[in-house]
Amino acid sequence: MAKKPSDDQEQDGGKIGGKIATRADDYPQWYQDVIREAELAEPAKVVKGCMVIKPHGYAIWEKIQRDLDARFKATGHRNAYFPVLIPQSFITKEAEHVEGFAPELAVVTHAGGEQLEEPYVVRPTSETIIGYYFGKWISSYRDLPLLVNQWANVMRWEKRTRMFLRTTEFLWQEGHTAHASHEDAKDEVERMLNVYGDFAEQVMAMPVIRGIKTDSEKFAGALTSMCIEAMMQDGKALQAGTSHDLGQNFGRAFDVKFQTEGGGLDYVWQTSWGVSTRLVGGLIMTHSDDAGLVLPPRLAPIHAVIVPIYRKEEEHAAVMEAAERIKAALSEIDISPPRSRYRDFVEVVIDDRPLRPGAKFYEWERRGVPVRIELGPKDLAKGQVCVKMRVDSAAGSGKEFIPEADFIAGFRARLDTFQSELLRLARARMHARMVTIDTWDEFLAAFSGEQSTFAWCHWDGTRETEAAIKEKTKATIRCIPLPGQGPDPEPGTCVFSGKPSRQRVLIAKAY
RNA sequence: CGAGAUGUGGCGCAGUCUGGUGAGCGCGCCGGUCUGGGGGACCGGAGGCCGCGGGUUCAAAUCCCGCCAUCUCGACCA
Repeated sequence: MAKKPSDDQEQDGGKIGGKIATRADDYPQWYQDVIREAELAEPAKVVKGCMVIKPHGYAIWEKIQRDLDARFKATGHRNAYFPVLIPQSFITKEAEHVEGFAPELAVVTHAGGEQLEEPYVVRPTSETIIGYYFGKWISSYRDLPLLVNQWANVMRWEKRTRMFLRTTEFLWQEGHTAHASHEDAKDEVERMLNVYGDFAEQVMAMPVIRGIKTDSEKFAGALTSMCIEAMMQDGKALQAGTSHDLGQNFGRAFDVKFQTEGGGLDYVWQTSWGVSTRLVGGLIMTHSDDAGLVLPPRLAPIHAVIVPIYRKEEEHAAVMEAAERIKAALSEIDISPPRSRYRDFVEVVIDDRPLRPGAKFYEWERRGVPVRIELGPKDLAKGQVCVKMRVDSAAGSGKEFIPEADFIAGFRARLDTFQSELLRLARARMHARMVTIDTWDEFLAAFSGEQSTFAWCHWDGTRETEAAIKEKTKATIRCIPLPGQGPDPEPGTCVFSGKPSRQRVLIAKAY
């Protein structure tokens, strides 16, 4: 209801495209703006709580998928696919599972113009139907371990949705495995957690804390859940991946028995683990800045954009010829990650649209292209290119002039440097904000209002204390850190109750 | 699901209180000329069932009722 229509426009003059709120002013708005302006996705207004993932956003997901899929294959898993509809009765077979998911199920009651005898639920996750099939496939210890993964969509009727972070329908992968012993299952849970952790850090350049969920935060139906937690720029935590030890819970519920080596009969030990399109949200909130999206090269659909600069038509022709030459040379460069099982090559776009160069600069920055090449007559004359990296300091300065041959020869190293620089910056941010807190007053101060941080605190281990902390501050115990992921275990007293504690846990507000 | 806000061209908004003048503005978009190393200027254009459905009225973007969606906050969650 601002009376001055020009107010907002003053701020960013005649900017092309929409505006992006600053992180300091309004972090949630900034997040929405980046998604819109980078053309990653938009809300599916015609379907409540769902989103349309646009090509640029989906391309990032495809890169995530490709790398993870290779990691799953490398650890012995194979892909399979199970139905999107699950008989309602399946969901109810595991007590905790049904309790956890019942409130958010979408149920199909009619099909083909008739009411169904038994309703189907749209899968919120597939433990139950996969458990059922595991029962049919497994009869002997020789059938174990059984290691499958599924790339799929799932649906959870969430009360409150946020683009990429929590939508009614989302894309993910869910690994499901069955083992002959609890030890084997536990190894699997930890193995896949490490796959996620390595992926987050090496590919997404997103540092994470690996840990174990408290009982009240664990997966519905699991014995224990492990997780990776990432810190967003506003100090809140994002659960970026989970890996669950399901024990024999689903084996019992679906009667998945096998003959042991010794001739006995036992229920299988199962695991499940997953990451989702939520990772894209994490990516945005880890690296992006007030100018828009920032992408690590390993996930960037486009690595470099060439903006031709010219005045006369002869110049245009010459510049375009050089641009094509550079594009061809760059496109040859293999930027596959070390030891990867897929090939990745540099993707280059030449932006020859009839716009002012400056307009193009802003646009490609918003989309998160790591490298910008400005190519004009002066550069051709000197055999050089003008390069600007998509770093946080951004706008105006930071242009390098490099001989063309050197630039091409050093391109892969340039991307690698950028990649590791993003990880370094994100790590620095996370560590700068991490605190150890020992008093309740300090704790309240750290989490007052919308504030959040990663706080290492002693906790007495009780559900009551956990609930009380959450009730009073909105902060939750994100995880009990694995060795090396937090402060070394030392006894202390609970930050809330003052009772004895064995080690510090990670507390933060969470997305 | 509770509270609040919002819904007008692709984006951002004004207009709504107090119903009636051709539904406007900035940016973007299309055509043209000059331009071109960080959001250029000028000229000429296109684009709207004013979220949806009812109602009141001679007349509704505007008033009333219902619904839907989005955003923020809360309870629940990847």
